[in-house]
Formats: sequence, structure tokens, C-alpha cells
Amino acid sequence: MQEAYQPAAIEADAQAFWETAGTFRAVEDPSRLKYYCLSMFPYPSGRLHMGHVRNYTIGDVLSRFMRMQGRNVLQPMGWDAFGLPAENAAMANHVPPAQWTDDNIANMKRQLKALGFGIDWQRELATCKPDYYRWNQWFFLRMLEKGIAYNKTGTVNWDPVDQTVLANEQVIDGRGWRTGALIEKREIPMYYLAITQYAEELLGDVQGLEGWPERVRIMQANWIGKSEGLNIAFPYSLGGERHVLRVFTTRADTVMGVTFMAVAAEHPLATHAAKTNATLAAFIEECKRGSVMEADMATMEKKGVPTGLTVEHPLTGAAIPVWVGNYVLMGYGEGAVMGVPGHDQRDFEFANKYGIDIQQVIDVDGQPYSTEQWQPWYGEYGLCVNSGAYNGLNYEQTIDAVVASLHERQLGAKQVQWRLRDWGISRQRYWGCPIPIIHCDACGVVPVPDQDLPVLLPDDLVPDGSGSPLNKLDSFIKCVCPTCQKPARRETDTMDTFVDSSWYFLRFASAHNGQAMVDERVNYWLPVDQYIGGIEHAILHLLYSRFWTKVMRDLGLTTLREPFANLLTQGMVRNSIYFRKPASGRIVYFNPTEVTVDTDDKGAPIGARLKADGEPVEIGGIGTMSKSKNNGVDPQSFIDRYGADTARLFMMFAAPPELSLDWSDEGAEGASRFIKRLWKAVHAHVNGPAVTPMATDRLNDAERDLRRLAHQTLAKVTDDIGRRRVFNTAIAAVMELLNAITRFDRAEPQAAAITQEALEIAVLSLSPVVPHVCHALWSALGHERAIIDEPWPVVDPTALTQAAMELMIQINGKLRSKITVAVGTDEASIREAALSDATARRFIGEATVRKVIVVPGKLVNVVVA
RNA sequence: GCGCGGGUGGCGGAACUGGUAGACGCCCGGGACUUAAAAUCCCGUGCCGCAAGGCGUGCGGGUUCGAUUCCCGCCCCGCGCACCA
Repeated sequence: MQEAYQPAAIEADAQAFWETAGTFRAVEDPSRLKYYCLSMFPYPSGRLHMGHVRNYTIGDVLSRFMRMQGRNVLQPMGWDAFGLPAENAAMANHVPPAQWTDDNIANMKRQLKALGFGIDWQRELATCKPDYYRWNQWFFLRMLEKGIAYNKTGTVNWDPVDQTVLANEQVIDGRGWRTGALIEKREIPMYYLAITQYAEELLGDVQGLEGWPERVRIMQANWIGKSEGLNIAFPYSLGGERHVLRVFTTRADTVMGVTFMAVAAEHPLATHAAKTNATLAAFIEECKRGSVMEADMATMEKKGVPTGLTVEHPLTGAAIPVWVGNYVLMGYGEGAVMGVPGHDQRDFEFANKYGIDIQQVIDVDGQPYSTEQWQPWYGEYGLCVNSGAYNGLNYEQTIDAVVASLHERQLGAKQVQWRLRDWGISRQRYWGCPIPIIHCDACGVVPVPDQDLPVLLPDDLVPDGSGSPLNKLDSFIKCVCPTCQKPARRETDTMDTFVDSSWYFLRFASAHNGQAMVDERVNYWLPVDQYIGGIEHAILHLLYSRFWTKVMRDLGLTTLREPFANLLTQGMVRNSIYFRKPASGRIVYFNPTEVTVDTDDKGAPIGARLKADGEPVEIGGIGTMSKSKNNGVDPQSFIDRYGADTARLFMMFAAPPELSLDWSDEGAEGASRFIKRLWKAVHAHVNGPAVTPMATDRLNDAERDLRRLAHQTLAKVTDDIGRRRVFNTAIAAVMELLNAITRFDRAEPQAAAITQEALEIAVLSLSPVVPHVCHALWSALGHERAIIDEPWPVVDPTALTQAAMELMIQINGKLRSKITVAVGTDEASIREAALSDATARRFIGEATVRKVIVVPGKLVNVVVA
């Protein structure tokens, strides 16, 4: 073995070995227990970033660990290759998105290989390739047949200058990112997937996903948002006809306090009233500008204009004025809400602003009510007051009575309402999967027949920002109606890229099947045993994938109910931010590599200077690595300098996987140092005295201590990786073991045998994290078989036994002393030993001992007064 | 605004089920080796205090023999909010 640790050679050698042996090729084998380990596939942006390195290292550690545990492991990789960045790059460089994407995939694949991930590359897929996206189209047609896919209008951001639809991220402060034009909302026809038909099952099943983080389950449940309430109809007359305005409410106990109604700007009532009301028409126009985003809707100023129309209160017949509110969403319920300013904070503020009547109709413990100032209790449940027949009733009683009255008048009933909305999948963009529809003047909307699939996306276009280039491409648009054979137009909208990522995990298990979307191999591999990805995907991607999986089951393609048995949501990778803010002009950010940090004599930072000019820069705290803050660290240059193992080790050591991880050059340096120390320890050992068979019954204290520590470490690593899914503490434990090995006296009689065992445990324990160096060290330790093919080692329980243990002594809960007792000492003796301990007696003094609490194996607490 | 997390030394973090707060690593300080420096190795390192001891897990309260851990109220930071992926 070489004396110096040389990562480049070691890593190339290990990777060549795995490649030649086909180590990571996954083959279905019903006789073996499988382990499907999946990391979220990347968008092929061109270069790996540290978030990818972290994500894929976690997956690789688990995959290698499980492989050594005897599982048949599948770890695939693919490319989420459709989407907006390719179009933006195309515009900037005049290169077709297809070519840009292919180049990026080649580059990132090379980087992934250099990191040594145990991926079965034979199953690689890219969602922008027809052999993948044809099945999006095929399945869309099946959903259309079942009524799960359907057409209705939806709201989009319209840039009136470029005459194009913009994504939310392309709208900045209400203006188009390229044109600066004020953005308008526009209603256009779109295809939707009826995810709300699955709301009940999606909600019910998410509670049972015990392998998912609790917080993700809660977020999903809240997103689906089941609420049980009442649908109430407010009648009105218009043009001599009777109509009703329907609202949904969970607070029907406050219905006697309704003093106004609010409808969305797009509501038919608003449109009708605006015909004769210029102020209202102008307000509706104002509402049409502005954002379609929920966060903006929730934070903007609540405004309204009266329509001049009234509806009748369903229980009292009183006339209720109807307003148009900019905060009412057409897409939620029927685009109308009832206003109860007495007991809803938003309505209270609205009513105060516009001088609308405020009525108290709920009393909570007789507290005084004032319309001047909102109090939190106004929104709580209580007893009805000022509510006629309902006075004195509690919430449940009132609901029952109101339901009965409304039912009698046929003006309302109980209703379950979902926050979840159907999934709009139409995108007015080029670089996506074409929606397989043909528009025929004679036959209307005609699905593309299965035998004509896939509808190929032309791959040589370059968008110019003025809408989808497909709209201008006759060779794509012009087609023949499959029904009547007359000339027809092809649909130019493409699918949301969430469609692509909603089933790729199934395709990995059915790789390269040209005849079917999925096949029986899915039954072997699925569900995914461990899914790993960023917390930012906790809701949408995971919910859509769960939905898609259930639809595939209902259409008979699989029997799978849930796709992901266990989920690990990894935190962000962050780094320091440095900037200068010139007196005029915008902030300039400096990459941390360009900056020197000055510290005081305790190492606390007191300032920072730019290396280039030595002048100070501002310290902007710490934030997620991003282009805009110029605080990214390029994995490639790091790997070139330190090697893949060091990158992997630092990523796994610096923080537990679920928390955000702060990059640190010094910390990475420490990781490198540890690998060198390990290398050195093995080198010293194999060049020392020959290993003789270990006589475990003749070990001295030092030998027994090191052997116990080695097996304790193994037990901890096995539990940390296997059960707790944390790696930083596992690595810390091996560091402690290595420290002990280094300190261990080589003159001890059985030193070589004990050291051999301890080093083997250290190397095996670390091999999932730093596989290349462990591959080399294992062979240096004298093994023929490659470490990746070794079974995970087993703890020897006899190595763990101990004769004595230390107990803490507390007086009134404060740590005061320690005693050492033999293992197995009975409680009475422990109590006596504690009370007779000199230090303890000093603290007890003259006080009376009230109580002695003995916690076995931990401590004794003496309560005195 | 709403939903969900997080907050522990100079820094990243550990403490898994209410029982030794600060494992491990970084930084910093001291020493060894060296002509010298780097690298490496050894020692120290929560804060205050000469010490005895006191204080200490974002802030304020509570439960408990005992709270980083449980409960209530607040502050700050991060993620998501349906067309970024």
C-alpha cells in the first residue's frame, strides 16, 4: 500500500472495479428481499450543485449499507428534462433546448460518476425523450376516457406586449420580466386532472404513511384541507327570474350575523352589475390586473365595491348587500363568501373600512363586545345571542337547527369542502410533452388515436419569448382529423413538468419497455423503500405522484396504492454571504472564496475583506446557496482538489440530513484530515507486527477497552444508519474509535489482533460513506474480496460487557458528585452508597433527606429540605 | 397573510423514551518536530470567578424530585402557497 493517501488514483481504481464487475446492475430476483432506493431526479441544468451532492450521497450511503445487509438494491437515476430553464437558455444562446439539455445531461452524468454513486445506469431515462413522454400522452388519453382529465377555463398571467403567458416566477412586482409590461389575468381553456376525486383517499392514506416525516404528513393533510360545513343559498331576483347565490361556510352558527356578501370580480353577478356601474367596472378591471398567486392574494390590501344588488337572508328574508371583493377567489367554491364581520377578522376589517354593519351574534363567557377593536375571542365558539330562535344554543345545537331550517326551505345542506383544487396541466410552452389532442371544426375536440402516438415534439426549435414556437409551426399544427379525415389543428399546449415526475419511479422499474408504460417488474420493485429529496417538494410533487399512482392502479396498470414507503426530506445547503453596497447602484455579492474573514483572538469573526483589494466587505449572514447571492461552491472544483470521498464525508458529517447544512471550507478540510488519519493508521498497522489469532479470554484491560469500544461503535453505526437515518453521529463515533486506535499502545500482547479487528470495523462502518478509500483500505488489510461484496459485520455481545459503572449524584436536581458501583448493584445499596458519599454529604449538611430517587444505570437524586 | 419546521459555546452540531448539557469536528491558544514555514503530533478550550462556587439550550411564564426535551404566550430565521424545479 502507498504511504500517502492519493484520492484521484484510489477513486479511479475503485470506480473501474465496480464498472467492470457490474456491481450496481439491478436484476429482479424474487428469492431476495429488494431495496428500491430513489433520490429525486435532477433538472439537467448543466452542473451538479451541492444540494445534489448531498441528496445523492444520502441515497448512496443507504443503498450501499442495505446492499451489505444482503438486500437486492435498485438505485436508478434519470433526468427531469423538460421545463422553462431550457427555453431561457435557448433564448440567450440561440441553441435549441433539446441540444442544450442533451449536453447538460452528458456533463452531469460524468460528474455523478466521478462521485462514485452506485447507480444502475442501464435504467437511465430522460423525460424529454419520446420513449418516455409517449406514455404521458397515452395515459392522459386513458384519463380523458375516464373523465379524470377534462377541460375548463383557468387563470394565467398574460403579458400584453409579448402576447404570451408567463410563469409566476416570470412576473416581478406585477410586471413581465422581459417587457416590464403590467401583467393581466386572463381566462383560457385548459386541461385539468381531477385530483379532488381522490381527495378522500389521499387524505386517509397519508395518515398511514408511517415512514414519512410527521411534518410532511401534516403539510399534505392541511393542503388537501377537508372542512365540513354548510352550503347556504341566498335567493335573489334578477330580470324577473329567481336565482340563488351559494356560499360555503364552516361557521353557520354565525349566519344570523351576516351583514354583507362578497363575490369574486369574475362572478356573473359582478359582471351583470358592472354593465350599469362605471365605478364597479373600473374596480373589476383593477382586480384583473394583479397576481394570481395565493401569497399575494393573502397579503394584499382587502378592497371592495358595492354592486348595488342585494340578496335575501335565507332565514330572515332580510336584504343583504352584495359587494365585489378583490380577496374572493373564483376558483374556490362558487366564487362567493358570506360576510360576518362580528366574528371573522377579515370581514371585521372589511366592514370597518367600508362602514358596513357589524353584529355580535356569539357570546363567549359574557365578555364585553366592542365594534371598535377586534379581539381574538370574537372568532371562537360560544353561545348564540341576537340570533332569534337560536339564542342560547351552542355551536353543535345551532348547526343542527340551522340545517333543519335551511333544509325545510331547500336553501342549504351539510357539505364537505376541500381546499385542494383540480390540477391544471396545460402550459402554453414549447419545451414540454405535447397534449395529444386535435381540434376539428366539424368534430370538435378529438383525442389522438393510440396508434398515432407519440405526438412528437419538434426538437430543433428556438423560442424567442413571444409565446410557444409551436404556434407558428404549420408542420406541427396542421393535421388530419382522425374521425372525419378533414384538415384540423393540433393542440399546441404542452403538459406541466410535474406530470413527468409523477411516475418516473415506476418507469425505472419497467425500463426500456417499448410496448407498455409499466410491466410486471413494478410488482417486484415497488413501492420505493426509501425516497430522498428536498423539503421544498413536501407538498406538490409528492401529492401529484401519490395521485398519479392511485389513478394507474384504478386503470388496472398496477396494484400499487402508495409509491413511497419511506421518505427522507433533506435540508438546504447554505453558505456565507458577503457583499458591498455602493452609494449608488445595486448590491454586489462576492463569493466566499474571494473573501478573507478577520477574527479576534478567540476566533470570533470581527470583519471581512476582499482578497483582491484588501478593503472591507459586509457580512450578510448565511443563506441558501444561490446564483443571486453568489455564494455557491462548485462541487467539481472541490472534487478535483480533495476527491469525491472528502466531499461525501463532509456532506454527511456536517449536519443531520433533515437540517440545513452550512458549507465550511475549514470543515471540509477537517473531513480530508480524517481520511488521511485513517489511511495512516492502516498503513502503520499493516507495516507493523504480523496479526496473530485473537485470544478473547486473555485480554488485558486496555485490550478489552478497545475491543468494547470497537463493538459499541459498530452497534451505534448500525443503529444510526439503519434505524435513525442519521450519519453525522455515526461518523463521529468512528472518529472516536480511530482516536482510540491511534492512542492504543502497540506493545500490548495482542495489539496486532485487536487493532486489526478495530480497523476492520472502522473501515466497514465507513464504507457506505467513503466507498473509494475503504475499497483500497480493505484490500490493504489483507482481504481478497472487495469490501462492497462483504456482509455488514455483526456485533459480538461478549465484547460489550462491563464490570463497573458510574452513577451521577444530584442534590435537589443539581449534579454534585459521582460514584462508581458494580454492574447489578441493588437499589438499596446504591442509595446507601450515594448518601455516604463524602461530597454528597457535604452538600446535604444538616438538611433533612425527604426523598431519594434512583434511576437505574443513570443517577441518584437526593431531595432535601 | 396562511400552513409546516428550526433557534444549544466563537462556528457546524451531540444529548435517541423527562435523567451527566456541549460527544465529534472546525476555529482559537499553548507545546513538540523544523534553520524556518507548512504539514503532522500532543495538551487546553461554554461563560463569570484566584478558588469554593455561581450562571447557562431565542425571550417570558408553567408542570416536575429533575426540562434542550412536555404545556401556554411572544420574538427571530427557513421552506411551501398550486405556471421555478
